[in-house]
Amino acid sequence: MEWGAKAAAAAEAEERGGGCEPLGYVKVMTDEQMEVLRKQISIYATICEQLVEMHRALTEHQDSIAGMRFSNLYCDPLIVPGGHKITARQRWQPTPMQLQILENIFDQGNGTPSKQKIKEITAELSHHGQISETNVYNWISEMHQLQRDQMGGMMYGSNDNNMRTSGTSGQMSFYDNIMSNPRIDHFPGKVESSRSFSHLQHGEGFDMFG
Amino acid sequence: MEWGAKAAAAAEAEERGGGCEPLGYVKVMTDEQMEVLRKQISIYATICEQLVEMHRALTEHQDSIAGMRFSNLYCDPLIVPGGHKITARQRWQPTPMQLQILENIFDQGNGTPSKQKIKEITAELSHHGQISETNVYNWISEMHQLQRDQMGGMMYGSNDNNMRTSGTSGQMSFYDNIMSNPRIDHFPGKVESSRSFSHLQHGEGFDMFG
DNA sequence: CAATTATGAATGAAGG
DNA sequence: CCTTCATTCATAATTG
Repeated sequence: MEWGAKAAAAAEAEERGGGCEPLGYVKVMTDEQMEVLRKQISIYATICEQLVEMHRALTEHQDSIAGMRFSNLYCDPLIVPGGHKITARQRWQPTPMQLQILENIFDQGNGTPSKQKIKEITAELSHHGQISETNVYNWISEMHQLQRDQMGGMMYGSNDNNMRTSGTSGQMSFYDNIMSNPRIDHFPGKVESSRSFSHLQHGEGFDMFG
Repeated sequence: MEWGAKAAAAAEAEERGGGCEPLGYVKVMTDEQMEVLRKQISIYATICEQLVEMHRALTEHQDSIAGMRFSNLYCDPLIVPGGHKITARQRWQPTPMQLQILENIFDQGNGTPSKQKIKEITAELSHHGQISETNVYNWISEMHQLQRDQMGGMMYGSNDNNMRTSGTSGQMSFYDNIMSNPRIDHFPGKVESSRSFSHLQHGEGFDMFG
């Protein structure tokens, strides 16, 4: 089940629930409270920025960062000096010719090719367009996966929950992950209000100003 | 589908459809908006915490830190408002701290640790989150494999496309990524961070502090 | 153009 | 160890 669905459902229920009565379910904040909130957030923002600066200063001389793994963040060094613009990562796309060949290879069975085999295939396909061994590997893997999934679907009828349908079901971006696992228990320093948020960990609502 | 979108949409719909009294004097937030806010604040809190931890680690052994692999954060079982448990993710995810420690160990060379060594490492890492000896073993094995794959000259087809290789190529500091990509700048007016809220960035929607 | 789908890529785990 | 599987992430492609 996804987050949004539940939220939406709740909202709907509330809406149907009746007229203006739902006012009881609405949180109200005064301007002062809003201001307090804003300041608190600003504090966090400032801390983040300062830490960034500190870290930058610390690591300035280290020009070799051996192996950053960013699964969720773009790490393309394609940031334009001036505007911090991020150009889209280019994804490989099989040309029709490559696709044809790949399908032929796949249809011959023989499971997943060995590394050496992949090298050969890649060399062959590179005559028909940009391609890398990784692409070949991924494509074939994916085909096998699809095949498996389809088999499963056939066995269980059209109840193919396991298909690669709605890919958004379990997705959590970088920050979604952080959000789902907020650990602010031992935050050092004195952000005057970390206490104010501590109860949020227990999912008991947002009674900040209560 | 990201939960944020639905939540916001639901909130909007509710506002329009509800037709309740204006309430012009105070700010009104729906539960959904409140939830968004709550989580966004948690984001900052968590980011701050992690930055602090990272900074601490950096200053402790300033010389031996090769970099920061920032993969997904470990995701605890979610408790959804209402009491249900979202099925816990069964796959282990290293926390940033764990990753850093693991990387330190790996960068020290020494090949694959003995079983006893792994036990120790696991014990150490368990202070930073859920982990098992198998996880440690797998991770280190995987790193060696990555290293081998890189040696084999696998990729370099077109600038990206790695098969199980971590990009040693793009030199970009950890914070450059955090700061430039998720765009947690301009905090003053709105709080926004990840893609999840991208729709909110285009005006309307959740103009919380407008 | 926002929401959805399709699919390339990444990666933890299992098997041999 | 190395290979393969299975799941998840991220983005392009598409659709409405």
